[in-house]
Amino acid sequence: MTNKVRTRFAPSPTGFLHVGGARTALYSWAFARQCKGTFVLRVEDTDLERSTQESVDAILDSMKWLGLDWDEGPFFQMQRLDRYKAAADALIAAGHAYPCWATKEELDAMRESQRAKGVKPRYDGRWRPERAKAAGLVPPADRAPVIRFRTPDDGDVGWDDLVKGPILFPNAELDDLVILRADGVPTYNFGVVVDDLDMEITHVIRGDDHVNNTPRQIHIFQAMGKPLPRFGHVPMILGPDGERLSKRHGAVSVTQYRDDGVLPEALDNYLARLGWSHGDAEIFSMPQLVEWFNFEHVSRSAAQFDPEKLAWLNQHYIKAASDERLAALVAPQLAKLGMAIENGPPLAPVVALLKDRATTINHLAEAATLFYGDGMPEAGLLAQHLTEQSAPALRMLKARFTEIATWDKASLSAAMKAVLASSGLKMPQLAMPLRVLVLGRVQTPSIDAVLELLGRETVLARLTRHLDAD
RNA sequence: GUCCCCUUCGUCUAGAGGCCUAGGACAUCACCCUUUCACGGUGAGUACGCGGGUUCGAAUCCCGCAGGGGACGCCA
Repeated sequence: MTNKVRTRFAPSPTGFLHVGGARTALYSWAFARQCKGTFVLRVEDTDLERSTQESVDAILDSMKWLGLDWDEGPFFQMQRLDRYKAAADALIAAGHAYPCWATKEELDAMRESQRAKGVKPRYDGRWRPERAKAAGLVPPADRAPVIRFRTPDDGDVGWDDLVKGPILFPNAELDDLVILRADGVPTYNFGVVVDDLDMEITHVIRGDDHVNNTPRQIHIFQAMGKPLPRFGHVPMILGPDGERLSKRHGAVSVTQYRDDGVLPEALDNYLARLGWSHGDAEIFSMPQLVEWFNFEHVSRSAAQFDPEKLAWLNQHYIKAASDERLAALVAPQLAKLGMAIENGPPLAPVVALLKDRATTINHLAEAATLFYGDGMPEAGLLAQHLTEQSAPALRMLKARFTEIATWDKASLSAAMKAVLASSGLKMPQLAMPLRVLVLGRVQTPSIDAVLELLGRETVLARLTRHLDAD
């Protein structure tokens, strides 16, 4: 089948996958899936200084965790140097590129003086063959040149952006960019074009910050005599304060959210909805995203990341998750908190009881410690609740608990109501001290449900240790 | 400085000339439910950056302005 849609995600492995990149990947992926096309993963590792294997691993892990599966790759640019060399040679042969021996110092000085004059800093084309010749420049024999692309001097470049609509640049704004370094490693703008061509990418979906690179890339596509892919530039994600996302904002990486106890479907849903919409739909699955996604509804402006809304979505997905799945996620967290699950009730019913009030898996684990600690109240709290008024009622209650035939919620509730009737107390006057004696705290889920899970033996033992009069 | 892009409630957005006295969601507040904390339910407040046009009619089209962002690297 021809004209098949092929999209790609092309991160550079210089750090973790951050939420902005993840969202771009998500859109690119969703579009490919919707079109029954191909989603390619390419690692742009030409920045030798900053690229690391850890980053590659982290990015791949994050994508898998988010459910963004790729059909081809990962390809690595550093393994394709021959291709870039060949492509550059072809451009030189066709007169679209030329060697340049300008030194770093020379270029810095040039830019500085341009800035001083208030003009846009740009390479002046001094090594363009005809100008170098006219100026009598001689190529130094002791070092290799970089290769520069010869940008057209006049006219405009433009394209119809999938999300932003028509964009036009005057060529006069552009300069002759370096496409190949002296060591043969391609620069970003060149590697991208050669790869997108070789990988037959039909839709280039990428961050907003690349709009300015697109005219340069279009020139290279054209110089190579190839048709253009479609371009779609999705805006960036800003921190909650409206500033560009940085470490200072706390969680910015996908792995960080995972470690903080966010469910992948919640992050997918949040990211998809941040900067894209489908009517009033707020909660939707990946299959729905694949079905509904379109570029017309991708926002054209940057969006602020809202942790509160993510928390709300996460809570929703936690409530929807099965108890078994949650138990499996909570178990390691509990262990980290020093809790031994063997010493308490099974985890599944525990998370079932607690999941309505948790916004993250980590919070859920913290809440679950209720069942695995010793439940010992602080002296002050105990004194406040074990009073002359409550003590007799608690003793009556303990006696009734001892006699319960079937240890379940209904029986426990019945026992408490019987004590209320004979003591004249109101429910909170009994339930709060009971919580303190058995659990060491005043805030717990419904007390009868908690006691049922805790088990008769534990409950009676904990009551006994405070009601020593017996 | 130059170029490019953007601009609806605090936040994410719906809105493609009359359906808009601008809808939804998060957050906020109030009330209800209630055995505490939550969950849940009901309700409230809050927005078309500014100025000019075009039109019978503009959040929607045009032009300015302002503000914000991005880019200007042998980083991607």
